[in-house]
Amino acid sequence: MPTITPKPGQPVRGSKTGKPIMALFDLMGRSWALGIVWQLADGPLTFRGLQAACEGVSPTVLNRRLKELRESDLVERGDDGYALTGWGRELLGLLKPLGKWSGQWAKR
Amino acid sequence: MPTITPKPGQPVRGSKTGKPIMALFDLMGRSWALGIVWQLADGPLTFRGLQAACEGVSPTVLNRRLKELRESDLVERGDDGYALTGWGRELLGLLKPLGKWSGQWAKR
DNA sequence: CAAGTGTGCTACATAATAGGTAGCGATAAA
DNA sequence: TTTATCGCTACCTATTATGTAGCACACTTG
Repeated sequence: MPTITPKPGQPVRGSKTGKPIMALFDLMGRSWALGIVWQLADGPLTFRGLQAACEGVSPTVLNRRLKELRESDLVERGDDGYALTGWGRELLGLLKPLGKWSGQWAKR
Repeated sequence: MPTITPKPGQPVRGSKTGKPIMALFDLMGRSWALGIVWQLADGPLTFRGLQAACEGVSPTVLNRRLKELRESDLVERGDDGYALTGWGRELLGLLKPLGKWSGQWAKR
């Protein structure tokens, strides 16, 4: 199971250029990656708590995503479970406007 | 090939709640979806032009993504090829800060 | 007209990823 | 000792992505 975590500066699943934005898109363009970051907005969650928050995503996938997100320094594991790192919170800040916008878009 | 385009208000691949943000994350959390929107930033591209811009993504995938993005009113087809719609440009505007941020993140 | 070129795709086969279920080993409380 | 929760791992199946080939159409070019 060679699950590769996309890293800026080297080729990855979709991108051979290694451009940071492409590595980011590759990393976040996987099932539940965006959702996990989103669900951690209000503070740390345990593995099973996060699983519940993500509508019962399978532990297999959840664990894969968490591994990738940890290798990418977006998520870390603390005493209270999984939490966003500084980088993760920055990213979340950039994603938040999407929440509002998606509400408008949904009404189209 | 029952490829389902996630729509707000109804359950989709990852999300059973139908929350707009989850439908959006599902739609954009597929390979090359983010990249396609990104590459259309500077104007319309032909199918093959877009394929080249996305580092040779297979026509199979490109066509699936375009179909989904068109059904979601983010991309449309005009005389000059594929282009972002008004919604698409709005979304791109929200994504743009990620470009700058990813550069910083890459240096970590 | 014929031949070549570019375009938007579709078909098909294979590889990679996601999803679902069962359950293990550890920890802690009753 | 039982019971319960937690963080996972194993295993299998279903879905999605990737890669290559090539068709049908339109448009030049000679």
